Amino acid sequence: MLKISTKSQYGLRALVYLAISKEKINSLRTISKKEGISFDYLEKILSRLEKTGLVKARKGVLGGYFLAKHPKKIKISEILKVLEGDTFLVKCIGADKKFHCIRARKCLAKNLWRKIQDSINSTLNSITLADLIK
Amino acid sequence: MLKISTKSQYGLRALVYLAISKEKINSLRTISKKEGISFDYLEKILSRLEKTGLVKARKGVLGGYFLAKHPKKIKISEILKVLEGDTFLVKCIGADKKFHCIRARKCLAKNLWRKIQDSINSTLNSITLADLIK
DNA sequence: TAAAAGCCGACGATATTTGTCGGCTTTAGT
DNA sequence: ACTAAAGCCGACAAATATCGTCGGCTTTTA
Ligand code: FES
Ligand code: FES
Repeated sequence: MLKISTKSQYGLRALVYLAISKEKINSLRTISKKEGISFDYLEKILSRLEKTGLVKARKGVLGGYFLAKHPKKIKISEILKVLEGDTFLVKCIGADKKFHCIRARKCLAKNLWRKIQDSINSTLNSITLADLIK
Repeated sequence: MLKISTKSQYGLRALVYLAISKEKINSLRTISKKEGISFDYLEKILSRLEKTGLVKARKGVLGGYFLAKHPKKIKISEILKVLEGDTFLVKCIGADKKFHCIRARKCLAKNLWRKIQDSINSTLNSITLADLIK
């Protein structure tokens, strides 16, 4: 249905929150409350962003999350790649080696999907987190 | 997951098939066989394309489907709109009057979704079925 | 040592997508 | 007129993906 999952929407909002926050560090509880996002769900999301190095976490009391790099250095494409998985519009043009479409040779539809994919990618690569907050 | 449904993929392939076919009219059975798409499923898809005026149908023996207009006159955006429904990346920027996001006023994420949406839309509006088959 | 925070894996609910089925109507050819 | 081939239609079933919850663990500071 060509839609962005709420996971990505939540993830992006959390990152924006961290980016504009006056605090050095923000706890999951704070973010989830302020943004109105399920605590447990957001935890999974931030945990994933942490594993891939977009945010860092500190455990214990007074712990929380903070951006791993300056917002200028965080491209939207990175974020979405982490949250949406290897995000290709259709399998036929995906990078999955195990999948090879038998129709690919003479398929005219494929070219369309690739064009759309390229258009999306170039948009995603040209925008950073910093671009959103000014 | 930002993916194109197989419904749209099938629909587009069927339209391409009709566009490049030497026959004036092609039956559902023929298309489904040649394209390797479930007969019953494709029926629903073509039926929907028929209702919205992209293809026309003739009933009875020797019946089938054919394009309602010249491929040059069929924009990809039209096709996808029919098949994917009112396709907005996220609810917050959708046209649904009943939905109004309480965060919209000061939400920075929204601007991103809109940019991506615009980029996709302009691509979809600039390509016609005819562009795919040459 | 207790409380606050993050970490992790399993699970369940819900929604969407994908597909199937049966019976109906229309049409061309015999 | 009859029949077979085709499209039309609505209900339903299966498969998959998304969304969210839960319980117990570890780490850290006061
Ligand atoms: S159907 Fe796979 S490349 Fe077109
Ligand atoms: S969350 Fe609805 S506009 Fe951003």
